[in-house]
Amino acid sequence: MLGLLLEHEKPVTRPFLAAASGLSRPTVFAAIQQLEKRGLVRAVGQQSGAPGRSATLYEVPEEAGSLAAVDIGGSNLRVVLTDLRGTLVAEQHQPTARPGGPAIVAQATELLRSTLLSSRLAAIPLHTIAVSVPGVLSHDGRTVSYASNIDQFEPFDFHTPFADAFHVPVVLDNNVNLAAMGERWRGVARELSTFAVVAVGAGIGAGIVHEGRVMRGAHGAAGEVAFLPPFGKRRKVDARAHDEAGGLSLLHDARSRPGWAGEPPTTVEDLFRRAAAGEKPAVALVEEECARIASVVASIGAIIDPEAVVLTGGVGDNDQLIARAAHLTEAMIPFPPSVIRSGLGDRASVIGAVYLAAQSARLELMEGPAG
Amino acid sequence: MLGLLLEHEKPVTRPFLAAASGLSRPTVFAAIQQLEKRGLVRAVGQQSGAPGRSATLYEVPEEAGSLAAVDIGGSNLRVVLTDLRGTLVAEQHQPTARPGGPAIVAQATELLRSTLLSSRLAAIPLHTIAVSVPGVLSHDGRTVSYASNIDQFEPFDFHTPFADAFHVPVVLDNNVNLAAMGERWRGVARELSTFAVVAVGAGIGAGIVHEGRVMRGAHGAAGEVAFLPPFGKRRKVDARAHDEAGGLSLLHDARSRPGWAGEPPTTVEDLFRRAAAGEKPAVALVEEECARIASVVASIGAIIDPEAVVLTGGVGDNDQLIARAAHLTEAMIPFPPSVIRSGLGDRASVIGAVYLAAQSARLELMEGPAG
DNA sequence: CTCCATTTGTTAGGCAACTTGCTTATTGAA
DNA sequence: TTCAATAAGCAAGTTGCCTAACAAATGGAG
Repeated sequence: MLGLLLEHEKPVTRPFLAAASGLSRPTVFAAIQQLEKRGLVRAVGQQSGAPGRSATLYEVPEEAGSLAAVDIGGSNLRVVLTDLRGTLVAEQHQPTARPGGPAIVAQATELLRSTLLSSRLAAIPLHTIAVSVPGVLSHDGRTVSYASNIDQFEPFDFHTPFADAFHVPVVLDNNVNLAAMGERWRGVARELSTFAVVAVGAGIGAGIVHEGRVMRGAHGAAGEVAFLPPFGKRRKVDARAHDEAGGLSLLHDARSRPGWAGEPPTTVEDLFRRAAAGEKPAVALVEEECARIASVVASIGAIIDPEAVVLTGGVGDNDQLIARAAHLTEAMIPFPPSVIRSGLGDRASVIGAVYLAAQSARLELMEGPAG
Repeated sequence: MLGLLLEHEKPVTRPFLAAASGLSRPTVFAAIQQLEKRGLVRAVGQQSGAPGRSATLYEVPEEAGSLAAVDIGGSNLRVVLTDLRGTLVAEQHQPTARPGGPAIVAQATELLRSTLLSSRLAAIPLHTIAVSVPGVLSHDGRTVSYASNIDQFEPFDFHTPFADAFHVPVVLDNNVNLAAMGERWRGVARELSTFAVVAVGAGIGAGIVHEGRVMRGAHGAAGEVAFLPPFGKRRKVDARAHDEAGGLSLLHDARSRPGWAGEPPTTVEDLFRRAAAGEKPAVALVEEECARIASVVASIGAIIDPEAVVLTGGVGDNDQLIARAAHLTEAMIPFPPSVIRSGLGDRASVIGAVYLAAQSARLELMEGPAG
């Protein structure tokens, strides 16, 4: 019942909920009464137009509680505040000031606090915080290892600082996994149950969803496509890196090559522009990158056979590259997935974190009467 | 309730069932009464030893119904008959006489009929038939395509012949997927929730299980590891082939190489024996095959990160090869799965089919009262 | 403006599935 | 032989849902 109410943007009527849930009207009416008593639901008007008595409209009001999502990326911190339904109320982002787990977490809690205070949600109880972290989560869901793109090389507890600062439930998950959940919730993977998000930036990493469930793997290393055989040893990789400025190693490669007309490119956009203009080293570099990406996509295709692969990240979020990589993939396997561009771009991970927070909050709220 | 009874080899008491199901004793007692009325459960004695009144033991009797599993392999047909619990009652196998779908299915129904008649289950109602088929299943679960290792190149309906001959529910699934389910149920993957079975025979194919669910993919092509980039175009592959005599292309490769001391090897065993003895072409060929397998295992590892990879098939079911492939895999990815040998060998697919039949029958039986 | 088909809102009663709590029947061991 | 322990069976009570019936409101037809 509560679940159905949370899923709908617009207010809904009780008869509608009865039809949608398969329960009888008396049952639904009783449930709504309970929820109203708990402050989780409120009548917000009448539905009119159709013949017959007009039905009362209900929704989960903003005052019922708020959710926070934090994305700790390699170069940007993002904070999103929403109501319990996941409807955006406030959003802020800023560059990460200093690297290293402790400093970044302090910066993140500070940004979250200030965003919260300056929003209209300040007086409303914060229900859950979801944090998108760059690295492999330990089994207890609190400690993060291999967070190399924030220069945090020791395992570090990202959970406690948030829990201590806000005294609410805190849930963590990996950057790329959350990007996948985000694309599934509000992005281009809305209709898909099995797909992969491949983030190409400083390194390359994939978040894979199988029948609606994120694949994690025995060591939390599912989707570590940087280690796929053909290219596994070729370059120093930052596993799962999802650097938003992105493309660092690609630009590094660029600098070490001869034949540029003038300066080597300093941004990914510049590189692609010069490739489109036919500048030889740019064309070669882009073609190599496309081949590498196509090889990863083909490998995922041969093993998972997903409905689609979503490309994103500083390098991956480029139409030219996506089209070329898709074309190369089609030549490699007989049942290629469709290769599509991210619908959420840089914000996929925070949006995924909002979804995670909403799910987590929902589970707790459903414990109570008339869940 | 019925589920719990079917899962236990030995008879169990009602208080035990109450504890295991979390229900109260009166509820369990009533359910057992219902099931006894339907003939699905029978009292078979008393439990004694402990202080206190002795409890009545119950089990699902053989007369409650039987299950049939058929494995249509490239070189062997296998039939297994069991009771509703999946306990083996009769097993037969014979070489496939003529290739091609129609002939093989006729041979299979005939073998099933004769096995059934000569077993003590002849008078007991057959409940479900599960068929393991070599190829990709269509979406309706009845028609099989790409069954190249039984020389069936057109899509062919494997469902109707069995349904018409026995007038009971028929369920189909792919060879390798069922091998994975078999290993999970009664083989080496009993404790695992995410793992892969890699069958190396005429071709190479994988059955992948993620959190207990078989991965199928958007085109039913999940696990088609023959198409993985480094080797995808190297050899003519029979997708998903799980040839029990196995290793055809490996032996073909052998024949086309120079330097053999005498005749080239004609069996996989011979090849491995001669490699162990240090014969140059054999050593080189085995090493190449191990590298190819390691590359597949590493790719699966990098994408899925399974707890283990089970090797099987005519070529894969060899300790020497498994050890070498495992070693090579460890050098390729930093979080290698354990590589283990099949626990069921050739019989994995039939055993998996028994499991499928048991699951399917269980679902139907649970529809009735006191499921 | 009135009536009416239609749909919402509410109340009453009932049923299925499961409980708890109690009594009775056995059983092994002191 | 008696007793603690456990199983078996019975009698309410609880929960979560349902159907059935009716009262209240509404837009449109006449």
